[in-house]
Amino acid sequence: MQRTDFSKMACSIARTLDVIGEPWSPLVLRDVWVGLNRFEQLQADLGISRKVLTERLNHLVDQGVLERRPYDRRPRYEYVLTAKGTELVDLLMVMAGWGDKWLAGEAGPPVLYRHHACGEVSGVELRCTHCGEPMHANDVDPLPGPGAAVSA
Amino acid sequence: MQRTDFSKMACSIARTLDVIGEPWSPLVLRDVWVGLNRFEQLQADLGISRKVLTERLNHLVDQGVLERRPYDRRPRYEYVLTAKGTELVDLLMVMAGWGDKWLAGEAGPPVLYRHHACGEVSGVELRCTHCGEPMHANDVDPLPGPGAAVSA
DNA sequence: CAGTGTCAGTTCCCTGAGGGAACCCCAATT
DNA sequence: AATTGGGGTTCCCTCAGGGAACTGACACTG
Repeated sequence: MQRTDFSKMACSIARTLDVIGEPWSPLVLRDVWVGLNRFEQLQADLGISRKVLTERLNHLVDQGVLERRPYDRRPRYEYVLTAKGTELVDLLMVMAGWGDKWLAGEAGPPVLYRHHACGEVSGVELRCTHCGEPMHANDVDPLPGPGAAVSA
Repeated sequence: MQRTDFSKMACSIARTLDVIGEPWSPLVLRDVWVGLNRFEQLQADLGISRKVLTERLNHLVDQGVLERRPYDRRPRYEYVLTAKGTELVDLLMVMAGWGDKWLAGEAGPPVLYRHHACGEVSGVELRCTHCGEPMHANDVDPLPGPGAAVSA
């Protein structure tokens, strides 16, 4: 956990950060997503401290984002995405899209994504679940919801 | 910057984390988005250390995500989203959506978003920019792109 | 025009998380 | 019995975050 605990805030962004907001966590998730499922693989690929990797994996398992399961009769384990974790990958795809657009520079995107449905290399776009039109920062008004803190 | 510099990695997720991956940064962005533009407002709303808030704001300005501009003849400044920063809000909306679904619990979402186009309270969904079909974790294959590191 | 207030930071010290390297445990292999 | 290899622990050290006090620039007040 970071120095300040975000999980109690009445904000889904803060709460989500409490799950994957710690340093390295999104990169661990990315690696697991693309098939690096084991401790040694993750450590080697990321260059992360083994101590921190242990902490992150435990936290992600505790949060139900990853599942830890044995793959051998020896004490060997691999980490796989749960349904909850798989939906977090949406976040990674949006991050990748933003980074591709604003940070990739001359060299172009380091990774491309081929969409199964159409077979094309493409990216993601945000649309309203209700009407299907694009939905971005300036297309919405935030309103207090049922879980909002009732302040005095 | 975090202990480890992610900006050199050949990964748009890592590079994006280098911009907004530090603790508090996404919450600062959220606040600026909803209209808390000044230092004192941000500090009071988040309860963040003033020192860290200063660091985060400077970093976000350096990265071109926020713009710092005077709003008085006195030395008073406010922070507003640039185009680059406004597109980052997509990320926040996806985070909020995930948090609403998986972490909000009985109380329900703390914040709702009304979509201007249809007038409904709704959420975001990821779709392929090419074909318009849904695009999630298991709908894509990652491929090396032009900016990929050429490893031996 | 001294005194007060406000905003926007700075500076200080203290704690605790991250980095890095060495070490440990267990089971299978030789 | 010794070796290997995955999956962690343990250790120490440094540096980032928390918290509170302090500063500086300008405007307003009596």
